[in-house]
Amino acid sequence: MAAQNLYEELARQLTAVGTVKRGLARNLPPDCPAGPTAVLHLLRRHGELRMSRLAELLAIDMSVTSRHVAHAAERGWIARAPDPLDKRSRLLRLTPSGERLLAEISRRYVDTLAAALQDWSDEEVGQLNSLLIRLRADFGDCRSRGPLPATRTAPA
Amino acid sequence: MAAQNLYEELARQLTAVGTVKRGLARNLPPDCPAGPTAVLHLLRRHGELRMSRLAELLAIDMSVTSRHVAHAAERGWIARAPDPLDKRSRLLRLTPSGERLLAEISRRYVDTLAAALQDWSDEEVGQLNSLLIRLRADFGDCRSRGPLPATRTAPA
DNA sequence: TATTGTTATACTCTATAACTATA
DNA sequence: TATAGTTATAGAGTATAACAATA
Repeated sequence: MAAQNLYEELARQLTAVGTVKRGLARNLPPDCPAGPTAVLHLLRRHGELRMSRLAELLAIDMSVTSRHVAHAAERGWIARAPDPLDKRSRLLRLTPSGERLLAEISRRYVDTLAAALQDWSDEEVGQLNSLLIRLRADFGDCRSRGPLPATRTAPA
Repeated sequence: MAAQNLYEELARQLTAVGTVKRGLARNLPPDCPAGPTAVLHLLRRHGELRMSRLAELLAIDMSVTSRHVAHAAERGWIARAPDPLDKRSRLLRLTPSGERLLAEISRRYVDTLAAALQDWSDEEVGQLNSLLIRLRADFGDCRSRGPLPATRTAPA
């Protein structure tokens, strides 16, 4: 349990990360904004997925996920095959065209970050990754457990 | 200079931070969205500011800053005094009402983060803060120096 | 009746461009 | 002429609610 000013600073820094995200997004192909890009990224990492699982991994509402997927599918980057186990669902996967696009996007991401973070060691980048992963995990747990479970700070 | 997969992971994690930001924003007063909140936060930290300097600190366009400031000023959280040195500018500062609102918002931020990050030590939160600050600084430097300055990776 | 996914609507954040007032 | 700031417009991301098809 950290000091109050550390939390305030963290809240500020988290909102300020948007600057970096916008900087990265500026390098994306004009046809493929950040939302659909994240979809491609997760399909490469996890293989075939259903909408509901993809939305869960993105941590955004399925309605939003549906639009990102539609955007990518209209351009041939994603294929939607019928799910033999449930006719309501479709199984999403990257097409070769989608794989090529994602490779190009990854290359641009890496170039941009490599240029910006010249002075960072592997260990430092890995440390930031680990902390961000843990942040998301703990924050997600907190939300799924409900607001303010009052575990230690006795409310009265 | 870190390995490629570390950069790809960082890009993914940065886009995914939005989940946490949205979680924090859900606890804001309905009248005060995240944009104006950041304005209040920076005015408390830096004291009296001009629009241009505030936009610089927020790292967003002045037109956007202007709208956030107008939102806060309309509700009495910010006062805009004429700048004696330049009649085009106004000096922005928190009002007592704005200070009270920000104190309440900070309290909610801290409560939420304290609940989510129960297992984090002071040092770990501080480490994440430091890395995020450094990330923004290096990324901003990179952008202000122009794209791909080619300092070490000789292009040909 | 419950669940998967889509679509319609609305809100927030941001950038670009046009504009006003002052330097 | 250049700069500080405002406003209009447009684009991206998200959430909620209503809906269709299937379990």
